[in-house]
Amino acid sequence: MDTPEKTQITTPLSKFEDSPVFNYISSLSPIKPVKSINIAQSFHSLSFASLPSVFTSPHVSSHKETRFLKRHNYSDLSKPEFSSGNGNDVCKDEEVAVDAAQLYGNSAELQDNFDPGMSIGESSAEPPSEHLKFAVELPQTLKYDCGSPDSRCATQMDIVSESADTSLSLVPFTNEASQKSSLEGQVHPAGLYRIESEKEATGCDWESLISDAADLLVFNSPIDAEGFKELFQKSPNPVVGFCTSFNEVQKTQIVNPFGSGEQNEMGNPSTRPGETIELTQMDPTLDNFAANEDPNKYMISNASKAVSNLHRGMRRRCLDFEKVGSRRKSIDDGSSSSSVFVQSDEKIISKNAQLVPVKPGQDSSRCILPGIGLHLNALAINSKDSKKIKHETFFSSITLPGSAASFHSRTTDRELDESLTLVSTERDNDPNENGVPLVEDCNQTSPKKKRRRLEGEPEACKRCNCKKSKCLKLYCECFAAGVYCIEPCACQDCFNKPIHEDTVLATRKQIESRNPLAFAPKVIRSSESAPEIRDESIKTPASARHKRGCNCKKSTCLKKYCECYQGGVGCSINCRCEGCKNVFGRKDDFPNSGSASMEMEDEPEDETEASVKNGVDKILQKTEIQNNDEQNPNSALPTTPLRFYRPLVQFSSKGKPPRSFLGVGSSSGLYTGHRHGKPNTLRPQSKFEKQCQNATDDDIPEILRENHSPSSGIKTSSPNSKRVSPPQSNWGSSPGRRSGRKLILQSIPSFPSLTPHEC
DNA sequence: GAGTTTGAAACT
DNA sequence: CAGTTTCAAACTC
Repeated sequence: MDTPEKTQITTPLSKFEDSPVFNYISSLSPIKPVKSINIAQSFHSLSFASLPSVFTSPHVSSHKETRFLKRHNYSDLSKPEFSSGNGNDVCKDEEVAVDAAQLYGNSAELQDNFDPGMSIGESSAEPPSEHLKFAVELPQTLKYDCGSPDSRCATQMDIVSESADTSLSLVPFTNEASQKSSLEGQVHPAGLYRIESEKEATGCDWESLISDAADLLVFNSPIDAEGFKELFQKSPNPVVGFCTSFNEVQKTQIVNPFGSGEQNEMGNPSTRPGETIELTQMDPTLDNFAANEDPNKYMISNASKAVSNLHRGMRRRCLDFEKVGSRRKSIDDGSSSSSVFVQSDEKIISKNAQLVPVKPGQDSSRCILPGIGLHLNALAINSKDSKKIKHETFFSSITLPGSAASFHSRTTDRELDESLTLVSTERDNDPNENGVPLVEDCNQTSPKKKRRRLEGEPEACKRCNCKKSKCLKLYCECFAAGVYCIEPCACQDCFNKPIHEDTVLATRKQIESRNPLAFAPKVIRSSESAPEIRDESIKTPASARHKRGCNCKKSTCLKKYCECYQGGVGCSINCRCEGCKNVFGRKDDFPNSGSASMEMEDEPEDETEASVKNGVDKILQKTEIQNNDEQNPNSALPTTPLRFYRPLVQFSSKGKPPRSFLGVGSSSGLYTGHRHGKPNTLRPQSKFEKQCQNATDDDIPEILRENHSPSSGIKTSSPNSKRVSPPQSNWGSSPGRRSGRKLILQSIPSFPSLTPHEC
């Protein structure tokens, strides 16, 4: 119900019970919530447990979401009931009221208490679909419910996802609400971002509120909280007093802070109560609620006032509403899509298909769908810098009506927690790379921009121009990056979209079967590599190398045709390039690349390096960013379904990996193809290396491990086979090396994972 | 913006 | 595994 869907879902119920708020509520009510304990718990969990979850992305898990949605609906129903004034009836019966408050989920009681005429009662009793009705009937309440930062998005999302019918019904209301409330509602696209950002911002509030048992209610303003407290204090029996007061308030106005407080206590903090609370908070007249005869009007007026006066609460609402209403579909799609990827639930997929427009013609739609959960673009943006993301989202929201904004925002929320910190720091380094540009990039449709992106920007926002591959081959950058194609892509007959998730996944699997590392980052580098690069001025640390190496013949590894150069890394033994002049490091220079030296064609070199240095620095920076992205899959990369986020692996040891170290790694042939045939005379794996490997096997990602075969360890003088060797024996068996390479590998985002993923 | 170049990916 | 083809990005004009 409440926004904190994810958190709620994730957080154990026990936590709620343990929470001071819960205890407090329990103590307050003489009546023990025996009836629907389960429901009550669910609510509690939803309301409180999730505080942290607020930040979490809605995508958390489709299953959970679905469950949550159901619960959520109940809570919503209950909330509306309260707000709608049914609560009055409920309040009449104190016990009932209490139960109802506690047990929003218990529809039976609610029905009894509620006026039969009221749709609310029915809705409450009825399944989610009916809830929808309820929502329709109680648009206002819904709106306000959205008010809670967490609950808003989540509830809306949930509602929408649960039943299209309901969502449809809801939409108009939301729209109305938004319209009535203020222009801000219109802002939505941006609003989504804001919402999330606000969530974060509010998150603090929530946390503080939650933490403060005394302030059981989620009142943002201390005044409200105090008033609420007073209500409790008034009656010897806090519960009763609360109910009575609540009744009054409800009669006067649904917005009643108290109700919100109750809900909070009950465990539905964020949902309706939260909204109402915000309004009240926003509106100085809150105290006057009772005076208001027409609750609805009052609410509306308050809302408008709040909007004008207090943008925050309104904004959220508006945003939420807009999301719900105008964007409901998109949201659903997005949510579903995300869930789809995560769970790869067929049902969800079907939903997505329905929801998502097949053809990306619509910018917003496209972005939204893919973006929501899966796409790197979104992820990348998000991951880059939470702050930046926020700003961007906000900004984008303002400037960009596109759904993309909303989409991004969601992604950001989800991943912020996980990846933001790491990524943000790295990306911050490069101003150009920062999120703002990224956002723009995403919006950008022209190929030019795309190029720009490729040049400097991280891969997060890939744009392809595929015409024949249907974006289902590695030719497609988007597909190769594990992200869905988005609007900016100029691809034709694109199948790399959430709608075609099944196809995408199947294709991926197929490709992976051929080459397990196909979706692994091409450039592997250690976190520390960047500094090294700078130190050396040009050459990249040995630790950072292209996994397979390049095969350049004419570009001399000085153009982006060269993947090594493009990745900002030096060529390595793995490279079969001819006339390598890679400014980031020539194959010859590669440490421990005795074979390399043998192989290499030597080149003159210094001149190139010197000449290029200046330009290189920028490239290096960019590359660093990219590499970082790659390293931190969590942060930016993976969007497609298969991808899962690996925990970022960083070198425990700060020390740069020694070049020799690198050399070892490189030679090891992690990337080397299967070609075992040519043993590298120079570099057979030393026992030492093997030992190292064994020591670090644990750290190495499975994918890498797979590739890593003992045989592979030897880098052949022959050019690297492009095709990565299929997974071979496990690392354990094979000798491992503890080289930085290993670490690097870990950092590499695993691709194919079944877990969910990000535009 | 169109055409060329390039090298990876895919295919045989 | 090598050779060839396909493909799309990178590049040039």
